[in-house]
Amino acid sequence: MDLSASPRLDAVFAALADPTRRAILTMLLEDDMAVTDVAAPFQMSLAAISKHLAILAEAGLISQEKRGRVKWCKLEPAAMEGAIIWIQSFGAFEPLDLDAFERFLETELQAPQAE
Amino acid sequence: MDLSASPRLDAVFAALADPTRRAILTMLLEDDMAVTDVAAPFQMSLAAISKHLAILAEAGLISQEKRGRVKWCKLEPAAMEGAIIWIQSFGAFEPLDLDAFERFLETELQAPQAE
DNA sequence: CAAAACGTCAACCGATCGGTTGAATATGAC
DNA sequence: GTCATATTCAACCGATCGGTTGACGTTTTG
Repeated sequence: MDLSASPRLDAVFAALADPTRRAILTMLLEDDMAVTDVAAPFQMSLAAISKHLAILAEAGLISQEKRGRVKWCKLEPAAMEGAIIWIQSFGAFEPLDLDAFERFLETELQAPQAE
Repeated sequence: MDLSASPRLDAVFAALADPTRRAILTMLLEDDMAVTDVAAPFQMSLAAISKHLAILAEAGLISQEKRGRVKWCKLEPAAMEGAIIWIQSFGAFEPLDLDAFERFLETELQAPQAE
């Protein structure tokens, strides 16, 4: 069973490899958004954001529904399941869930739990 | 906290986006391997595999140690922590992890901050 | 109706990707 | 020392990526 050769995983991981696209997904965590509103915080053109959204949609990470002249973007977190299951098969994540999360907060997020 | 703009995550997700590299990681789950042995099952050149290994090493997903003329490749699953935590922040993955996260919050973060 | 807003399309650009080949560099074996 | 083994390097290739710009179709608004 060659789980490695999965175009689905290719697309999801590739989509997640770009910081702009990850930022978009984080924004959509709050609420559904129109394409123009997604683009607003970024310094790049609307067309560029439109392409990023197309890549996210192709990977299944978002869905897009057009109502009137506005195209609404909706997060589809279920598309990440395959990716997370694949990663978790590497195992090193039951023992450490807590510790890892703590370390991650400290190093990457500078968590204010400086004791 | 713009966790989205993380070169570390860029590298890890990009490394995982290629099926050859995912297959290599799966192989290394079994045991450490020499570069030549990693390359054996693939139809591409040794140099191509060497490049893939360099990308995996750059992302921190493997380490490489040269002993004699043989370079040994070792899986480093801890490098996936950031990626898995990022994905899990999207929530739709209760099965095994939200429990751990909740325990973490209860036992470690005895709610010193009012929020 | 005309004008503005929403979003995509098409063409282009430089950079990077995934692969090749052939030469080069160590190291180990005879 | 010589030869084979293990691995990388360097140059090249076509394809894809992330971005731009300008034109274009739709829908809404005035």
